[in-house]
Amino acid sequence: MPEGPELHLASLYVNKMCNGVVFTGPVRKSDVSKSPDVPFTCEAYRITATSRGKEVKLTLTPIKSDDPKQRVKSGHADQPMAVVFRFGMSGYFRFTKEEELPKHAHLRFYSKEKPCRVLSYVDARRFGSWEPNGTWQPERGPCIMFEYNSFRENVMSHLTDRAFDRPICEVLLNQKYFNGIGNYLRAEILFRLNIPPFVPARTVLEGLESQDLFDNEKPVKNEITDTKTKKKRMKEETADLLRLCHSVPLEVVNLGGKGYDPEKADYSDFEAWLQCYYVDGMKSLRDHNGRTMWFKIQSHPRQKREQRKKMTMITQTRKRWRGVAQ
DNA sequence: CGTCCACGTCTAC
DNA sequence: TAGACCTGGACGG
Repeated sequence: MPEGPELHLASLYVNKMCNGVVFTGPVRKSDVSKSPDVPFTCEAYRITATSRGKEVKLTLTPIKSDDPKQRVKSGHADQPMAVVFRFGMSGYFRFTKEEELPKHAHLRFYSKEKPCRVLSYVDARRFGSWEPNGTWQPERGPCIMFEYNSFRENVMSHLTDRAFDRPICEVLLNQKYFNGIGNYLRAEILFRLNIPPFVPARTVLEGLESQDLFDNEKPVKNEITDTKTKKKRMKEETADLLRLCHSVPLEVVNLGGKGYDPEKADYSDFEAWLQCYYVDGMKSLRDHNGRTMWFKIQSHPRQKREQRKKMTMITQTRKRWRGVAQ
């Protein structure tokens, strides 16, 4: 399941399925997992989830009883505990009946119902991990989806970092700056802007603004009349790599379903959404870390001229329509 | 049967 | 900057 959108969808899944559910007893780990035991036991607790980039945090919250006879048993938690997960290549959550536990359910939370149900962390390849009493990994940058302004600021204020010497396609996987971007997202984002994947990142990024001047979520305060500024804004609107690092993942979240998960039946919406990654006719190369980079071949100069003609026509049509509107 | 490939980190030479 | 860490699906012989 696992780039930023899938981690966030996982947190939505947990909150939806576990809403109103009371969990009980110890948290149980499979023998084969190398991740640590989760030393949490409680008569009655709830589970909620949040996500940040490529991490999900579960919060286990004991339910306080009003009954004075109900004392907290010795060894039983009375304080909340956070467990932070990374999903590796194959992690996800599932909430099932006990007899329907998925294969590779490596960490399990049991509900108090009879018969009980189980929230499982499932991970066939076991590249994922969890950390009890965990915090967001400090080396990871702000979330591309839900901490957009600080994500943007963090990139633009560190462009002198040697990390940005690398090709843009590799830097997009650097979680210190792009927490939540993974292999399919980098392909889709660069494809949308027609950015050649192996140009140095700094070249692509320098010149962008630290603040997003065209943040769709904020209403425009003063109508811009200056043509130069207007042009600049148009360009930013259509060609800002950092904004697409935010909005393209959100498109996947808004698709619903489970994002990237070829095993599932509802994978088809996601597959239809992909424009480049694994798409017929696209080219792929190994990047310097051995990961497959999907991209579109640069057009020949003649085709480029045709494209430019088309774009000019589109722009002129837009202008004409705007003229009509005003 | 075998080989290759997969949404990602980690740590060790 | 290789590998190591894993399972399993697709596809070839």
